[in-house]
Amino acid sequence: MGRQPCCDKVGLKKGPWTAEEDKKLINFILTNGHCCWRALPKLAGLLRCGKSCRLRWTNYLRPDLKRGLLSEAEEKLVIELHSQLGNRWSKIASHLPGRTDNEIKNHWNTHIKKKLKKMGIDPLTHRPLLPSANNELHQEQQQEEDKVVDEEQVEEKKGVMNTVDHKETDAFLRSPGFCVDDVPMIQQHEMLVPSASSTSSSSSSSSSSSSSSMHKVEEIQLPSWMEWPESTCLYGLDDLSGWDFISDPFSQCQRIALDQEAWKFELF
DNA sequence: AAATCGATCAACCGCAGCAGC
DNA sequence: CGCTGCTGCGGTTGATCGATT
Repeated sequence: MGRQPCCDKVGLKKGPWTAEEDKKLINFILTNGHCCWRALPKLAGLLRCGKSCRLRWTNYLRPDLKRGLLSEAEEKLVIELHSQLGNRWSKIASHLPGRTDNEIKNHWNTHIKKKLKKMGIDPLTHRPLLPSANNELHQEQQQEEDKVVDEEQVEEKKGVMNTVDHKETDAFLRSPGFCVDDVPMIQQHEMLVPSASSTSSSSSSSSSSSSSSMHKVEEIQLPSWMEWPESTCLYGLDDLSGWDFISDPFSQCQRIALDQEAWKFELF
């Protein structure tokens, strides 16, 4: 036996809400609260199903809602939370006061997804997209190709990055994990991070930290639950802050920023 | 000015989880 | 324990609007 529909759909209105309906719903909820969504439309004099009323209230009419686009900080938080929680929009929304799951879901699908793809990141896995994922090369061929790094691109990268250690950078750029579409893959031993005394500093202070305070990433104590990845993805430079951050699995614990100028990392 | 296209986002739908009986 | 009803969640749709041709 199938379940009954949430409401008797005959004679009920669907589609966009009118200002009049909004007014009725707001007035009713502000005076009576929403004890039972199923009964609410009748009591409020609305020809809508309870589900529709609930959605309208939670996604649009609630007085504590923030309107407008997500800020840069909110967007970053959404990306970070998504890497941990996946498509659990309500959980993600609970970390962003005044934002709804629907709003975040929409923003993810229309803005963030594109942004990440542009950066060479798979929005589903938060890992780098394979540069030739769509062609039909055999995996072995692909691996072989990955080893061959375009000399021009290497030179370009070298020009952009004023490295602390050119030998290391060279090794990095030529490493098998290096992804040609601006998504460098680096190994743990290739990372430099500030020593413990400077890890709590803000990103602004980091740029002034000297290279002598840097150390190899393997010296970091990771939480027991966290596994170090085989390779880690750095993704595109943030236009506003000038800082980059590493995706999964670091985001589960701490982000590591890349200062392109000095080619060093900072935990924050 | 009209037609077309793509982006956006409010709203809908179906399902799962939970509580009460 | 199983059934039923309610709520909330996540995926999807479709109306609308602005940009482009």
